[in-house]
Amino acid sequence: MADMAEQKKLVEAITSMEEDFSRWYTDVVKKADLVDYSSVRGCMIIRPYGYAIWENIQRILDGMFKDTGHENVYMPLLIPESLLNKEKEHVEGFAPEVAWVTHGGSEELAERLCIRPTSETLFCEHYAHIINSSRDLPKLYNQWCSVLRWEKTTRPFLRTMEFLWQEGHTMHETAEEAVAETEKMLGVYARLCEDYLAIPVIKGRKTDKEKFAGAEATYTIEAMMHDGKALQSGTSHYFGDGFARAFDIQFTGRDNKLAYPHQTSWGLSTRIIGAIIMTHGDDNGLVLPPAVAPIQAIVIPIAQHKEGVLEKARALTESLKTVCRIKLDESDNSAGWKFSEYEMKGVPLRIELGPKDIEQNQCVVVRRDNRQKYFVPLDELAAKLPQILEELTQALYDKALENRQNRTFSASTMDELKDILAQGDGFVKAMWCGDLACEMKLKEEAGVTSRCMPAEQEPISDSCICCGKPAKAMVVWGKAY
RNA sequence: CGAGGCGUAGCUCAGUUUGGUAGAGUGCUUGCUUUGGGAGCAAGAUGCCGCAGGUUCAAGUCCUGUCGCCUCGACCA
Repeated sequence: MADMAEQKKLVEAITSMEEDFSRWYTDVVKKADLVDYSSVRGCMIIRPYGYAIWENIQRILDGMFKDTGHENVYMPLLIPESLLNKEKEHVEGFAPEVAWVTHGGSEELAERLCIRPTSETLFCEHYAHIINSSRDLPKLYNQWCSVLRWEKTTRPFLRTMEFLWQEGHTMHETAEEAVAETEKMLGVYARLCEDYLAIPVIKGRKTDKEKFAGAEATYTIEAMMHDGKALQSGTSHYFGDGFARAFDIQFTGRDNKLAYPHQTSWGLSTRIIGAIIMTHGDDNGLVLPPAVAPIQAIVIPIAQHKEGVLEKARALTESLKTVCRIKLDESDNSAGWKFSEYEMKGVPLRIELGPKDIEQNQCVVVRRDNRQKYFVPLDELAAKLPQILEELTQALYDKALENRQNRTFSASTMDELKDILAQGDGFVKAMWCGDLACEMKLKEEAGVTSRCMPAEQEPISDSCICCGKPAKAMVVWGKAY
């Protein structure tokens, strides 16, 4: 049982969420050894513990990509200016934040090269070479890489200039097929978030104002963070044949006529780690969903200098290696120090093994999320650990969902919407006519942007919350990271 | 890019108002005692005071410039 004195000590290391959510976030990111700042503004060093989380996400997601028939490729880092310029809306959207390579050694380049902010143009150039017939379709490519965007304000994971992600780029014979792919991959992202990361998401479509530069439609999964703000956690775009026309990608169809293929792209970045932190974390630090936790259980020997304790702990750890990702901390830090350390790092389970336990042939398992203690006989541990991990994942999901539900409201007038937001950040469902002007007005007057038009529409009224004209869709509004 | 704040030991910061020997806590190293919620004692090592100019007998401190970081806006995955 945790008493007040212990709680207090931990609060000294990490600013409480209540007091300052931004500082809490920065503290957690640093205390949990996820990142370090680098000498380049806006670029972060992802440390082993943080990178291990990304590797776990990669492994899960890459498996899902393979299961849905995708292949990995690698495209160049540099894009010639002329190539980037081929699709007008795309270049206009990205131009303000691209970095340029102008020199090779001491010589100025005849044509400057941009460092990829995203790789649509490179994939298109390649597809133009390799797609000739309907037999060449679909092309289902993905790449894991980093991209660079010259951001003005940055925060670890949430917005850095360089960030790691995957970008899928696919080409299809028909529009229907491409739309289905767009939705399928959004579903893959939603499954990653909900089943593995324990983050409930809302699937929906972006308004024209919020959609990707050059896309016909952008789909998104939106998650609510602990403080009520939204985080766009993955996007999937349907391009129609716009890029295909701009890049002259044509194929001979089954009817022996030339046609333009239909395209999609979809991406998920290290930002998702920010979502994990801000969805599950608490005042004692990080709380990791077991599926991506680098260490799922940490064994802490108690009074490890005593005869036999360390040996027993080593044997126990070794015997559970095939059950979960488990580690023994036999450093000479005090047991209390270790408790705090692994709590800050969000390790889902702690296994305490001391002289008293050894006498009774048992150990104490403590859950990170609620500190619940289980006294488990050693020979039942292998069966019990996966079960507790599963319960913990479910509890994380339920808690996150509860937070979202508690902070989600409906409004049918602007005053109502403003009153709700005055109480604190959250999602507000409201009807919208489809006009940009109304969207802008909500931003201006209430400080919220449209997060998405959920796939599951629940009409609140039939008129726009802003102008009163007939409504086209229910929109989830909120403040975003 | 606008407004504000901050750059001093690995980290967090005091010292700057009023110029005069470079400081604390924590961490690190060594030893002993401890160990079921961030242990105690002792000894030790650690500094281009962000960088560049200037004023001065003397600059961490004053002046000018510059770079970087943080927070809040605007912009964005």
